[in-house]
Amino acid sequence: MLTGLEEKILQCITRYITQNGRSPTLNEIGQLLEIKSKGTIHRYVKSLIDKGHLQRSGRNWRGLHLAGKQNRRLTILPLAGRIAAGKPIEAISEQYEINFSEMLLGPGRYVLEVQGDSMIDAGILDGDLVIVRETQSANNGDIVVALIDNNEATLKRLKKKGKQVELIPDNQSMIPMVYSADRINIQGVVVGQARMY
Amino acid sequence: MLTGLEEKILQCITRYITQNGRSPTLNEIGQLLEIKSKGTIHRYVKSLIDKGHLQRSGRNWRGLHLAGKQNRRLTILPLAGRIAAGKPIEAISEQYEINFSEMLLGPGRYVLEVQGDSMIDAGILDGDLVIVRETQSANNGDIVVALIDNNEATLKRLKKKGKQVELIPDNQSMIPMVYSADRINIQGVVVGQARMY
DNA sequence: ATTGAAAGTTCTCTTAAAGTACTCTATTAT
DNA sequence: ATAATAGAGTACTTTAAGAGAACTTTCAAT
Repeated sequence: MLTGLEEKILQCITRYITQNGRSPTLNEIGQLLEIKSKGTIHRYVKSLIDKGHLQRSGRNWRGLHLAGKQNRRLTILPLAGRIAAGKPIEAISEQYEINFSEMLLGPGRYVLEVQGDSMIDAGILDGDLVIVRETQSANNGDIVVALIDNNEATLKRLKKKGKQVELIPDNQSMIPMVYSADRINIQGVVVGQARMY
Repeated sequence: MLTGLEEKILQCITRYITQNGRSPTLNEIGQLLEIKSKGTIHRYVKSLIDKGHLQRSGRNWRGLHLAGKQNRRLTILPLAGRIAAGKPIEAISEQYEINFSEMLLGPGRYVLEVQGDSMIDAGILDGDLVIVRETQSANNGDIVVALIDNNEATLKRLKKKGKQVELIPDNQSMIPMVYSADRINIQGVVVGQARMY
């Protein structure tokens, strides 16, 4: 059972880590909570460690991390809720979080900037970034980076048809292209898409 | 656990290698980070090697390269080039990188899951995630999280018109809604959008 | 092969900041 | 009254970071 201050400090640290990617110093915690004495902070940080909510890695500065449940990684952001784009509904304040590292980390990930509109119906616009996982194999329906005749790369939705391969643009005004399977090399599949404003 | 300088040096080396295709010298790192003593640089490069983030091939000059430990804060991915979604063009192999932490980190960031299709023309689909930066002020044209009458939240494009505020859906089949400015509270602006497959 | 400049390595010295361990005090609930 | 909670503050230890000197190794021009 945590006391009021312990609770506040733990929340403060959690928040700091998710926002800044590293743990705060005692003084920084003190500033955020408007407590002047780092001795006081230390006492409660220590009791949080004793109670198993925090861990300190060695004697490093900023070496605190959350223990137990989930040690959140840096690519985690709070998921505040769902928001209607259709008609207005309330933005819930759920306590969930969303982990971007699944998308971003992992072997053979790289990013491509998309040019053109051929995937516009899939919500991939000109200038968007797609995160690609390198692989030779892909399934029907995947959005893939395909190499045609070993010299042209394109981003399309994949459909295998026996010895033929269909590359389908997600754009009503464009038509699918069909190639014999040996002309197409899959370079990777799209595992994510991102856009920055 | 990396210290601040270790982190900076590792980032610096990563960036240098992706841009120049070879590793920097200690002095070059020092110049980039404005540190005068190569002894200091060396100390931290060595500790990065000890911690497994870097490797040195033999005793060659510029012999550093990145090693394993992909589970470190890797919000940076290589930008492999541009790919045409329209008509096939070659995927360039530029050496560049894209930093997601700009979008993901920073004060007051949170994520909303989008429901509905009202922003579909902006490439924000049902189920997509939007990264929101908390703020009360927004500019015309920004996509904002707006609170209507303090009880309904919605995601729309903003247009201020004197004492009125127009919330514009990016969907041809929907019409803008106009409110008096005092009924609308801006909660944040969309700084990014992401989708995972 | 020699040689000098650039790169890397190993030290020591210094300072600022962070963490730790206390003591003393005030408030509050049982 | 007593114990738990919360805060200020002081003294001390440890770590991070930087400067720089002295040395060895690598590389390329001669």
